[in-house]
Amino acid sequence: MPELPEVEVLRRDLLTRMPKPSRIRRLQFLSPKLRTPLTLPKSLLKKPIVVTGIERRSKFLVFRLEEGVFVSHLGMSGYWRAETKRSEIKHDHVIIEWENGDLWVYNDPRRFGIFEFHPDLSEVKWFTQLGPEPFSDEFLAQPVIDKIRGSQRAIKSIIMDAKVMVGVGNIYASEALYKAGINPFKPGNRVSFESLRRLLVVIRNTLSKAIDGGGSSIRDYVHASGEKGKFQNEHLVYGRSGEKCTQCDSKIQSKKIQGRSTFWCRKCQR
DNA sequence: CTTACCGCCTGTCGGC
DNA sequence: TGCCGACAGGCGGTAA
Repeated sequence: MPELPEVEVLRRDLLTRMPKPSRIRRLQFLSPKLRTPLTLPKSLLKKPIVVTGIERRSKFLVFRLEEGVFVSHLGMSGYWRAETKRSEIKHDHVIIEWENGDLWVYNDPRRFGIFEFHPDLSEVKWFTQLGPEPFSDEFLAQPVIDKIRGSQRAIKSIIMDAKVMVGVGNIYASEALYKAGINPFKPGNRVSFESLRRLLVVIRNTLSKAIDGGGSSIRDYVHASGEKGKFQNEHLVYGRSGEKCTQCDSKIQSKKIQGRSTFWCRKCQR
């Protein structure tokens, strides 16, 4: 469900809600597994778990602990809910019970999400092959451009490939390509250097604006308060097939690229 | 090596 | 009304 902006908005939201002191009294797993098994080492059960921070890598949330980390992912349909009194909702899977009684509940109907403990970040296999973060300096550097220009795949598939860059999912890929004026089907090796340069800046700006707008709530995504994001109202092409392009008279097209719905304007994107 | 497709899951929606 | 297929913010494994 969520792409980088939605995870980042959630991360900031959770950080402001984290009780001080940040000690977990009890951690409950209500299902045997999400995408991967929900298990904890016995050593973790003996004393309160102390959370020292919440970070984001790619579309993953990283809960820093005094000893180790929790690595969490929302998959397609996951959300975190902050509450003071337990409300049982179908598909609740993980409950973090803080020492002050606050509850953080992870709910995920499709169970594509992840909640794992790792003694050390370095051994998290999800992170080993990731490309640069859109807000890092490396994002605009030559290696990213070389990777894109060295591929014959559709440019949309390339920017959604976490080995090339992280954070861009199906919504923001269409949005950024539209704003950059690049046809999503165009092979990476046929996009000009100048266009690519512009595209990278557009991706960064699009993600940044989406964070400012509280992310995009298409169906499932909500903040920890249950509140929806607002950025779906700013979508120029995603979910708008048949509607008029904002810059010309033609209608927004929709077609699949690698099984994912793709939206574009055939006049404005070449 | 690169690339497209499949599977993992549940819920919802549109067509018949 | 109900049934059935298509589809949904992700991601890795696999097979060609």
